[in-house]
Order: sequence, then structure tokens, then C-alpha cells
Amino acid sequence: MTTRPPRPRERGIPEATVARLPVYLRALQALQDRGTATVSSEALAGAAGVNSAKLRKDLSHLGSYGTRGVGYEVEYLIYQISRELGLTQDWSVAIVGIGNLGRALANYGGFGTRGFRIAALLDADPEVVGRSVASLDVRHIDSLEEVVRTKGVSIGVIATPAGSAQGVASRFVEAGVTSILNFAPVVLNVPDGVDVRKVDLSIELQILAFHAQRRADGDGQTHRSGLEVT
Amino acid sequence: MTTRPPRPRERGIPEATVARLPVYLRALQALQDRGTATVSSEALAGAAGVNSAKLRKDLSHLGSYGTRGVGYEVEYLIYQISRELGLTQDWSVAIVGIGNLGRALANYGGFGTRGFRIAALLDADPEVVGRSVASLDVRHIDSLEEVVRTKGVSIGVIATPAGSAQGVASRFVEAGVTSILNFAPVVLNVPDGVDVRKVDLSIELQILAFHAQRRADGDGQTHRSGLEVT
DNA sequence: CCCACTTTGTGCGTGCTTTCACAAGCACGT
DNA sequence: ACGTGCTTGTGAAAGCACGCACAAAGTGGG
Repeated sequence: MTTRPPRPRERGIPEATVARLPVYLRALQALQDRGTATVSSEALAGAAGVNSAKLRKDLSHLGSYGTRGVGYEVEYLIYQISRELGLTQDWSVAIVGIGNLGRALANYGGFGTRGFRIAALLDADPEVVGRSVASLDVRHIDSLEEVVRTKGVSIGVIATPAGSAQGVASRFVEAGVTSILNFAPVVLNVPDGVDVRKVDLSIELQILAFHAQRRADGDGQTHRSGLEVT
Repeated sequence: MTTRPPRPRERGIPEATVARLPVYLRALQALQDRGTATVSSEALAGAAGVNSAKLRKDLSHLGSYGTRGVGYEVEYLIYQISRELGLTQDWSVAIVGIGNLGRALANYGGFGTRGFRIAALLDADPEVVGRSVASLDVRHIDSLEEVVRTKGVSIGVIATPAGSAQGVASRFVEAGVTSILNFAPVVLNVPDGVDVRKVDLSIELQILAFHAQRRADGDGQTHRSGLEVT
């Protein structure tokens, strides 16, 4: 554990920064589509909805890719962020649970920024298995392990009902998948080394309700100015 | 400061805590369904996937609802958290954009924990308008203002393509909606006092990719133990 | 060649979050 | 009535994250 010869590499990008990089990336791509070649931190921050100092600090974690007095070259920055996020390689994704949500995900054109390829759609319902969704045949959940192996799936997406989610997660893990995106409203139990992210509609609604109630409560003159406007 | 007559009230619950309350709530409801009457912070924290000290501190912001040596009474705690989150009143929700995602949301049974009522589904596509989804008629987007007014909509959900999202958001705001849940991959621009939350599939995938790449990079023996296992 | 102007990169203070560790409190058995 | 054992609630410490404000660095005009 001594050598790190060709690597003045950045050690550990803060989690909060990582979460914002995709937002910057999207804003940059919009700028590129509009033909913009160069952008200042101020302008990009505006487009991404963040403070410009924060943006500069975030970018500084990747390296010094700006030019003082000028700004950032859009194309170059897109490349650097993409590389940092690992989007220069292809990620193979399997989606389990082809209900409305699964279909919505399967059809999510281009899958945001490219880099993600849907390798397989799986479901347990015989009614759904065999159908074609987004130009892919829905396969039976029993072939999960085989699909992961043959298609080199590295990211598993769970869009099943809550009751089936843990089982699917365990099978993913068992099959060697170490990145899971979970849409089911349950806390998944996975071993260390497996990365689970959760997307949960009802939690978001409840947070909104909390703030709405708070606004309604204190309504009189104590209006609250600084609301999160992500 | 001697008096605190009718208000041992909590002032300002930390945002991080608010974001976790729905998770606790769900875990508690699962316990209740299983017939559990009482739970310790340790056990509940386990079910919610957090540290028990964190859980206790979170709950302490609501008040002292536990009994030392025993734990928390499940039913009572459910009530307290629900009240704090504003789930004891009904929230009227309108969903705009009835594609696959919109349909998935509309069918999201019970809408997590009750408290949320889908008041209307709206879309711009004449092909979709008039159809019945989840026992509701899809109405044309032009009636947004009327629907908000007559149905008392307080939360707007945007499930449209990126291009239409800002327009819809502005109309919501104009109509008086101050809570918005946005599924479209764009940064919404709204005035102060409007609360926007964002749910973004491709951002989550990119974050997963980042961590996966990082694991692959440093793979040798420098394995990283402390991964987020939300 | 130098000066005025612009914009990046970052040191620093501030406030929020998490975690530890323990005193205070309650139940129950004797 | 009292001691034992368990669990809560919280002070204090450490770690992150944010945003200000400014020095450093580059551009372009005269």
C-alpha cells in the first residue's frame, strides 16, 4: 500500500458534490445544445439552481478546469464530469417489476445522459412475461441470475411491490450486483459493500406536506422566506 | 425565560430529521401490522436502517414520547409523527402528465400512508384526455386553474416531459399551489415561498455509477467498508 | 508593456448533522 | 421499600457543508 505513482488524483469527492454533478452535467448539455462554447460559474450556477461559489468549489474537487477571466469550456467540462461520474463506460441495467413504473423506467428515453443500457426486463407475473416493452422482451424473474451473468448487469433496478423487493435485492446481491436502485417503499437489507439508493414518492409527498402545514400554521405574519427551491 | 405555559412546542425540526420521519412512520406501521405494541429505539432504528442515537435525537425533536426502560408505544408514536408531518389532514394532489409515470403514480395504491387524495389527472395529449386512469377521468391541462380552485389542490405533481415542466410549474404557482413534486429532469424556476422537491431517476443512476466506478478503481485491497446502505 | 477588468480557486467563519457516552428515569422482582 | 437492569433523552465533540470575500490569474485595450 505505498504506490500511487501516476496518480495525483483527487481523493474523495464529497457526497454532496457527487449528488450535484449530474445536475451540472445536464445544464451543460443544454448549453451545448444551444451552441454555447464557454460558460461562467455564475451562469452555470444559475442554470443549475445553485450558488456560484458552491459550484466553483464542487468543480474544484475534480481539478482546475476553468480559465480565470473567461470561465469553463462547456465541452471539456462535460467530458470531465462524465468521466468522473463513470459515464464514459457503459453500465448494464436490469429492471425488475414491469408494472406502470417499470414501463415508465424502460421507456425513459436515452436513459438520461447516455452511459446506461437496459440489458433486461424481468417480472414474475406470467401475464407480463413474454410481452415486449421498449423493444425488449420481458423475461421471467427466474432467469435473473442468468441474465446478470450473461449480460454483465452491474446495476439492478427494483420496481416491484414492497413485498417482493427484499427478495429481489437478495438475489441481485447473490448474483454479484453491487449497485441497486430501489423504488419499492421498504428499507432493503444488504451486506456491506453493496450500494443501495432509494427513490420514494410517498416520502417526498410527506416532506412537502410537512412544509405546507408549517407554512399554514405560522401563517399570520411570520411568513418564512427561505424555502428550499431546489 | 421562566414561562412556557401552553407551549412546550418544538421550534423548527431540522430538515434532516423531517426527511427521516416518513421512514420511521413506515417502519412503525409495519410493526403495528405485525401486532407489536411497543418498540425500543434500537429495534426501530434497525427497521428504519439508521443509527439508534440518531433516531432518539430525531424523535426528541417532537417531544418526549418514550418511556425509559421500555421504549416507545407504537400506536402513539405513529399518531405523533403523522400529526407532525401533517398527515392528519387531507392533502389534495393533482398529477400532470399521464404517461407511464403518471399512471404509475395514479395507481400508487393508498398513496403511501393515507392523507393524500388524488384530486385530478391532467394531460395535454387529446389521445389521453378523457380516458379513465385509476378510476379518474383524465382532464385537459387547460382546466388546471379551475381544478386547483374547485378541488382545493395544494400539491402539484409534474410528470411531464422536460420541455413542458416549467410551464406547468408556473401555472401551478399562478393558481396558488405552493408545493410541487417534480419528476421532470429540469431545474424549475419558482418564486420564493414555493416548495419544490425533485425526483430524478437519471441522477440516482449516475450517483450509483460514480460509486461503482470508484469501487472498481480502487479495487485491489483498498476496499471501502463504509458504504451508504440507505 | 502596462493597466483595468473579469472570473476562477480557496481560506475561513458559521451553522447543521452525526455520533458517542452517560446521567436520569422507569419497571419489576424481591 | 429498595436495588437491579434496561432504555430514553441529551450534552459535548467531531465532521461536513455552505457561502463570503478576496487573492491569484488570465484577457484585452491602449
